[in-house]
Amino acid sequence: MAPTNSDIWTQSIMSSKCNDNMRRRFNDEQIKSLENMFETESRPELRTKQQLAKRLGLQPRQVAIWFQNKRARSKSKQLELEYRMLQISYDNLGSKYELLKKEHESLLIQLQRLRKLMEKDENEEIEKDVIKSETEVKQDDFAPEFGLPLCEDSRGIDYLGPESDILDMAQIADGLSEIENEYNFESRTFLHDTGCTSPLWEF
DNA sequence: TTGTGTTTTATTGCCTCC
DNA sequence: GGAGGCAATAAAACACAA
Repeated sequence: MAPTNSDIWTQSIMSSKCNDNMRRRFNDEQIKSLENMFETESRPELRTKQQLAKRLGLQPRQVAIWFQNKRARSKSKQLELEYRMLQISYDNLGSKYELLKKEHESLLIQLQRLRKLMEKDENEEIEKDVIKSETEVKQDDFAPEFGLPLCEDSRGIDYLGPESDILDMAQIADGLSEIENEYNFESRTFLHDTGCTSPLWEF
């Protein structure tokens, strides 16, 4: 009658305890063979493990345990690697954010300057209009057929382009502020919320 | 030499699958 | 219910600074 798996297991435990009570590290050749096997198959079948154990002069249980521990070590290293990648990715994102923040600040300053300029021009235009209308009132007294009615909004056409640009800039600035509020880069807590385990990171 | 930290081998207990 | 996997942990072996 052929021995069952549990028979082999028990036998393996008994012999490993009886042969030597001293725990010994595997030699270089054993480690090398086990590593090679692990590269091709991290979860070998029972028969494969038994054959390998026989070849290396180890108990099948020792080989099985070695594979279990190796899988655990491998997983741990992989996690460490993924964590480092994630950290690099986070740092890059932080740098980009800082650049955008500076750009945002300089745009706001630019916007302020342009608004002041606009206010100045508007005041000058109003003064001109007042002077102009006073002059025209006098001219109408002498030659009313040449007088054209002055439209208060006529000057607006000249400012339509630049003004709309400034409005756009203001909207962009407001948008950036919203983003800034939404993603607070002072905190790294969002890292803990990521459930990504993929080893395939793209930068 | 020795204390301490790290790595490796082994055990235990629990879980899932067939 | 047995087999095998995994996580957590123990314990031996090893490395190394003081």
